[in-house]
Amino acid sequence: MDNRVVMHLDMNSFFASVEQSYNPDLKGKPIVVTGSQQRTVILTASYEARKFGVKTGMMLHEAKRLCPEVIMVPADNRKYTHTSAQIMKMMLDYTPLVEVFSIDEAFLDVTHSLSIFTSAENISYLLKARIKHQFDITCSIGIAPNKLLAKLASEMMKPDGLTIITPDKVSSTLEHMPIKELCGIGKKMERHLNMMGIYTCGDLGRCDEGRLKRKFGIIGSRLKQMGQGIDDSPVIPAEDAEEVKSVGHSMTLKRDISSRNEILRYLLQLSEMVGRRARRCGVAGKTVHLTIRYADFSTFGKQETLSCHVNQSDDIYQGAIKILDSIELEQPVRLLGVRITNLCYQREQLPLFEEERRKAFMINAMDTVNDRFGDFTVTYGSLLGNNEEKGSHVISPAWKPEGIRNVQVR
DNA sequence: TCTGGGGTCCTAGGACCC
DNA sequence: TCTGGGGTCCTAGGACCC
Repeated sequence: MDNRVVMHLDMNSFFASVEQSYNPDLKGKPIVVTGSQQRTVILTASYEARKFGVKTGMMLHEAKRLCPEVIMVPADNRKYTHTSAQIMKMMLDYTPLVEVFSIDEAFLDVTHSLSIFTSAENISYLLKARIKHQFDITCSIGIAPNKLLAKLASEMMKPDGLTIITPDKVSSTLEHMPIKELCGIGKKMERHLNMMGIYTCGDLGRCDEGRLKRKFGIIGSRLKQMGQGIDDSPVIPAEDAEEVKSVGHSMTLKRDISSRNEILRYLLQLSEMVGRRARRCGVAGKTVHLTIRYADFSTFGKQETLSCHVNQSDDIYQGAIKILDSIELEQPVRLLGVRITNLCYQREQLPLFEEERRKAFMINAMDTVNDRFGDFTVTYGSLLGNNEEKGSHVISPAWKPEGIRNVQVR
């Protein structure tokens, strides 16, 4: 398995780079891309802004303090999805095995492309040049025998890097590498491992497997392998990707609210967003989840499993109401989220009864309009007062170009 | 001007059934 | 007056990724 040659490509400060490429006035300047709402954080900072210490996740005033001349640009989903899709497509020129990992990251298994393109290094230069030429965006590329190491490698030089970890360099590269650099080891895991005296990948790879298993259970042996740079997971192209397991939306409200009626309006809107996406993808969920974040940022969720699968907005909404009514709100609400899970993939079928058929037809027509002209062009009457929220949800940096990937209608 | 949004996977306990 | 045991579904919450 480790005779593979895997590449990981990571677009450098993607959102900011796209904005700079669309608007030359922004080139070479410290810019940050933010959400369109007032209560937002920095989604991406250009490298010019990063020099001042401005980072993703930071609040706007903090960025202003660090870099007074910083330019704020509200996020524009369409630009990023459009650009991303084109770049991902470009990668298919070098191998059919392209796994879209997020809007700005992808894995490529180029093992069987080397006879045509000589080397992975060569493919990297070709891709870098094309992306730079066509979009004026730089990327960092890692080349290694597997995904874990390729991802690690691409992080090692930014921006515009190219890092190659050949099989004979794996152990020397990992020896002093902090464990947190491994994809899958976050803050908490790092802390636990540190308490066991494990700081580097070298430490982790040498650790007694039994000890890791006793502490972490089933993932203990996986951790040891990660420390050794072992990873057999294949690069999975979109057409082989697993079916999506949940569909949800959440939003931080413009201000904290307590009124049940106001909450209901947001829940209807969220249910409509979830339902529409689910219907478009031909999925329906049996379980509805409601997420609530209070003013003090404490967050909890409650779920309810229904007697059948639903994807009509009103059914999702009713589920959310039922959950809401089982909760005693303790504080004003800051964020609301609605999600469906327990999904099944539906084949389109005509409802049996005339009444149902009419309803289905109307919903279908509504979806068509919304798909073409954007969210909430046509929607329920009670949402009309919510216009300030129209189209306000910000795309996540982890967005996948196909939206829900690989929906197979059976 | 306090702190975004969309996901996956794992654990642990309880209900319920055979 | 009895305390097994496996399997599945459900709920809640946490860690992690982008």
